[in-house]
Amino acid sequence: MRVHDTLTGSLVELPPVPGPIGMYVCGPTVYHRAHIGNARPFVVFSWLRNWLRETGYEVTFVHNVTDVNDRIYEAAPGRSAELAERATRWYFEDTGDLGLGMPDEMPLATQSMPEIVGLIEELVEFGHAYPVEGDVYFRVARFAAYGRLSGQRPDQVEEQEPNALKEDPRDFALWKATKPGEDTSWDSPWGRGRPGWHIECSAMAEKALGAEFEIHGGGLDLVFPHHENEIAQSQAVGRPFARIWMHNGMLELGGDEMHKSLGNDVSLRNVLDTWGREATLVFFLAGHWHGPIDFSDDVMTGATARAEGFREVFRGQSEPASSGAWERFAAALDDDFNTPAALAVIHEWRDHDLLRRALGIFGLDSLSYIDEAPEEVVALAARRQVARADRDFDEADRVRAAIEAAGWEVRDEAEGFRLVRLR
RNA sequence: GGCGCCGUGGCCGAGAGGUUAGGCAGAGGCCUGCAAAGCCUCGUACAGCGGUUCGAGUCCGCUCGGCGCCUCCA
Repeated sequence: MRVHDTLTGSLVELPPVPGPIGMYVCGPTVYHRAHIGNARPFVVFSWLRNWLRETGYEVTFVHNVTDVNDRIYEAAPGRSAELAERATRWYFEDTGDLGLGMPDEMPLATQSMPEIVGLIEELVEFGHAYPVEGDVYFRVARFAAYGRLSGQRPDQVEEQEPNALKEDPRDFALWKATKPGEDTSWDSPWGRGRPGWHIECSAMAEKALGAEFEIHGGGLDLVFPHHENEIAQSQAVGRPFARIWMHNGMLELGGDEMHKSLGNDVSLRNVLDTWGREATLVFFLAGHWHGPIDFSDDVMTGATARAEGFREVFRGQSEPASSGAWERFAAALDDDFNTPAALAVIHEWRDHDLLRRALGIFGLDSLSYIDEAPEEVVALAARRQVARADRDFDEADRVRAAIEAAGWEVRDEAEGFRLVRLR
C-alpha cells in the first residue's frame, strides 16, 4: 500500500505487513463543539486503521485531545478547565456516534505534563530552547531542517508581532508562564505555567508510540506551524519521529450564506441529527481524503440516496461477485486510500457477504440490516392484498396511503408484498 | 509577499499520454390495476490561453478562480 506523504510530496510505500504501524492523528483543541470539518480526520484515519488491519497490519491509532491552549483560556476566562472538560466530552460523544469505534488511545495534554516538561528540559539542556522570564522558547535558527515539511523558508516567513522575549521572531513558545486570569497551571523548572501549543503532541506521540513511528496525520491546516514545530522539537533532541505525514484536505462550505452561519448548523452533532450517521459517512467516503470536499444540502441529499441504494441491494437477492471483485476494491484502497474509486467498485456488487464486509470497513455494515415492519403495518398490507384480490383498487390505494402515513412503503411482488421503511 | 491543496458533464466525483469510471438527478422504454423497486437505452465533460507530441483532462509554461497556512484552527 502507498499513500500521499506531505514531506516528500509524493506517494510512499508502507512497510510490509504486519508492520507494526503507529499512527498519531492530531485531535481537537477543545473549546467548542466539533463541526463537521473537525470530523474529517477522525473519520479518515479511523477508516485507514480499519483497512490496515483488514490487510493484516498491526496498527496503533493514537488521537489526542489538546485541552490546554490559549483558545480555551480566551473562550472561557477563568473557567477554561470546565470548558475543556465539557468540550472533550462532546467530542467523545459526537465522534462516538459516528459508529467507527474509538482510537486505541486518546491522550489528554493535561495528563501528559511530566512528558511535556521532560521534553522541554531536554531541549533546553541541548541548547535548542531557552527560558526567559518563566517562558521557554524553541530556537528555530538552531534546527537546520526547519521548514522541510511545509516548504516554508525561514527567511520568508511573515514578520511576527514583535516579542521582546524572543531571540528571533520565528521562535515559538514551548512553555508559557501563567498569566492573571488563567485558571490552570502546572509546576515546572521555570515556574508555574502551561505548555505552548505544539509541544504536547511531540510528547504524547512519543509516550504512546515511541521515538519513531510510521504515520502522523491531521488536517492540512496543521502543516505549518503545528507539524513543522513538532518535527523540530522532536528531531532536535534525536527522535526520528514520524516517517510519513498524511494531511487530509479541508471541508468547504458552499455559498456565502453557510459561511455566515458557521456554527451550530454545521456542528457534527447537528449534521448527525439531521442526516444520520450513514449519510454522513457516505459523504466523506465520496471524496478523496487528500482533496477538499464541499459540504452542502445537495451533496448530503446525494449521499443519503447513495446509502439508500446500498440498502436496496440487501433487499434483493445476493449474487456472487465476479472473480477479482475484492481485489479491485483492495487495489483502489491500496493506492493512496482512494475511497471514491473503491466506492465505485462496490456499487456494482450484488454479493451480500462481500458488500457487507466492504461496507464494514467504513462502519456502514448497518446498511445491510433490513428493518422489519411492525405488526399493525403488516396487517394493513395484508388487508390491501385482500382488496387487490377483490379488484377494489380504491380501497387498496387508501390502505397504501395509511401504510405510508405510518412510515412504510408497500411494494407488490410476484407473491405477496414487501414493506420498506421510508427514510 | 511566501508556502501548499485543488479546478472534470445538471450536481458529486475517480482517472494522470491512446480503448466505458461510478454515483445522484433527469428523459424514454420494459414491468405494474396504479405504483415502487429492478432492468434496458440516452450525456463525448475535463477553468482559459499557449506549447511539447503522431496523439493531452493526463506533460510543460502562463493566466483566471476556490480553499488552507504563515507560530493561539482538523
